[in-house]
Amino acid sequence: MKSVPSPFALILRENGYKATPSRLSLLQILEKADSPLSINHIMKESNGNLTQATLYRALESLVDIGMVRQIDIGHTHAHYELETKEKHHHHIICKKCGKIEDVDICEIREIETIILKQTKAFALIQNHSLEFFGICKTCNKKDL
Amino acid sequence: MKSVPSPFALILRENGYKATPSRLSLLQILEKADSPLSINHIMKESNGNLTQATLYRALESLVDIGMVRQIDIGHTHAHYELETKEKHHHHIICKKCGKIEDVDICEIREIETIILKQTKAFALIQNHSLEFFGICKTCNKKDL
DNA sequence: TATGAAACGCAAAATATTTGCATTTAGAAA
DNA sequence: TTTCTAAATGCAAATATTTTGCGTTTCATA
Repeated sequence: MKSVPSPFALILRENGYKATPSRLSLLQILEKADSPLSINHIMKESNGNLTQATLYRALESLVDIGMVRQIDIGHTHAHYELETKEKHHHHIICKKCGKIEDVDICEIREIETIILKQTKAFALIQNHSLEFFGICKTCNKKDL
Repeated sequence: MKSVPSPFALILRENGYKATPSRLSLLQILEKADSPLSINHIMKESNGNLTQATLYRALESLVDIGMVRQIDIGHTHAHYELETKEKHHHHIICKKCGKIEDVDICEIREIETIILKQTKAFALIQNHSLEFFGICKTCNKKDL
């Protein structure tokens, strides 16, 4: 009896990486999440299926092939999110409570074209980060 | 004989912070730099005028009042840059060699307006991060 | 020029990430 | 299926980054 390979497994192999339980488990965790996750959060979520070192290494490979996006939301540690081409988006983060909301508009691709026309030094743009920092309505009320 | 207070000192006091040698020295270092600096780089540049703890605390206060901008260029440590209203800009970073170039266009303010119209949860946007990652022409040639 | 809150220096703690190495495993090939 | 090997893992230790406690010093106000 043969199990059907997951789409994740296929993509990994296409990119020259093995479809290991660690990577698949990590991808599943990110898939379920509705906001970028920290290392700590992923570790807890994994119920012992992931070692710290393995997690860092798995993230490195997934970021490398663009399946996962590393995001800086202003803490001293990174957050990670599944990168799905259909749902490219950015974030708005509350500076007080940390609340995160997705920002679906992204007109950045057009800007990238302009940048490449202007720059003398760069050959191509592969990706970009764009996060907004502000105050959510709840925190804003508390302040008054 | 009274020395003329630097513009930096005035801004600091206006914002309720003391104009200490540490902060002024840090601001001078950032002022001279032509790209975002790491903690290590600032420490070296300071020739012993700054302690690690003091530097971190000084950066915290300067970021707080918007004189300095913290930037994530994809390493595991932050970089810092002077934030001057006249020259708001972003960056493009080469993933291979780390070269950084300024990106002067920024149409993000318009996007912020749209976001605030769309969001139900956020009251205001204070700032944003936007960095582009790609390959510079030098590195691109090496690859062929 | 005296005073108190803020900032500093030092050294240690806490947090985050990376690495070395022996062992295991995915997946290609036989 | 079994064999084989480069890739991946687990563990534990190293390194890197950031924060903190606390006694001392200093800025800025009166």
